[in-house]
Amino acid sequence: MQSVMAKKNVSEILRKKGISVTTQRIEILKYLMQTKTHPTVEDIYLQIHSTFASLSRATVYNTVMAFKEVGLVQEITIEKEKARYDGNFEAHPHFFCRTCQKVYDLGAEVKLTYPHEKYKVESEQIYLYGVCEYCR
Amino acid sequence: MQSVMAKKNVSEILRKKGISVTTQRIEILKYLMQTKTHPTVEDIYLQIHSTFASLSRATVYNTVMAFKEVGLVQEITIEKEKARYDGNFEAHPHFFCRTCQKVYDLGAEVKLTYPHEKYKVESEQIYLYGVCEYCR
DNA sequence: TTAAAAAATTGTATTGATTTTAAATAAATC
DNA sequence: GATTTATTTAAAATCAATACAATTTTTTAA
Repeated sequence: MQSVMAKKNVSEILRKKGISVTTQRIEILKYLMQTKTHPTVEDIYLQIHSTFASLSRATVYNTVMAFKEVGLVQEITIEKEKARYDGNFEAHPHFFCRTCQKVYDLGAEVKLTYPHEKYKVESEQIYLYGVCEYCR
Repeated sequence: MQSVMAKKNVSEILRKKGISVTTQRIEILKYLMQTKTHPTVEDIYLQIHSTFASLSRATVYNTVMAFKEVGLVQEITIEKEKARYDGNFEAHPHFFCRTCQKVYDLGAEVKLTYPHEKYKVESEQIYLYGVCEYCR
């Protein structure tokens, strides 16, 4: 059992989503699926660029945009400075620690109910702000 | 009974919050308290600049930041492109229409519950995305 | 396969929101 | 009212994000 997803499986995911399969996309998706740090574009770029020197930032921007459009990642705008990307596309709340600036996943214990007819809701984002357990 | 808040009342609010009272701050707070459009810094600047020509964008940035720190406005990061500001500081959900790009207030029909001990939650933002009743 | 067509990648230039700076002005304090 | 402190201003700088055009890679279809 291996913790990182095989290249073949990741390619298959891209193919099923109907977008072209490229080395860059495979590397970025592998990274996003395996990390829980909610990386920014710069984080993704620095990480993958370290072993894949030809990667450009523009590609990371294009790629996360493409992934977002086909539902492979969700964009987290919990901070106004820069967007973060979460490889877990299932709706779940996030917590931002104002001390360490980290973003944590929260689970099903946070519940949102909205019996709404006026608006057609397609997606949701729940952001909580405060201090995490390690920074208290 | 007047719909716009008197200068005197607005000054009093600033004084109570412990921040200096300036004409710029009075005008910006009056505008934020009376509008429901969730304006960006540019929106605020254009609106107030039209009758108060010396106002600069930097002041609007400084002011919304100061207001945020003392709890007079909340910052809405429902879009990654730019922050919006809401003069209603009470926690309430927002809806973003991907067609008209407007931000709507939602009320108590959206409920969030989080029995959390690990994190000290100080504030929350709930963002829903989709299509509003007028754009359907 | 292979060649043509379509799409993605790259580095650079550009945009646009926000921050910084330093001088001028206004507000708060004594 | 004079002095101290904070705010405002316009300009310059920063930084995330987008646009662009040339090149390379992937996909398509024979």
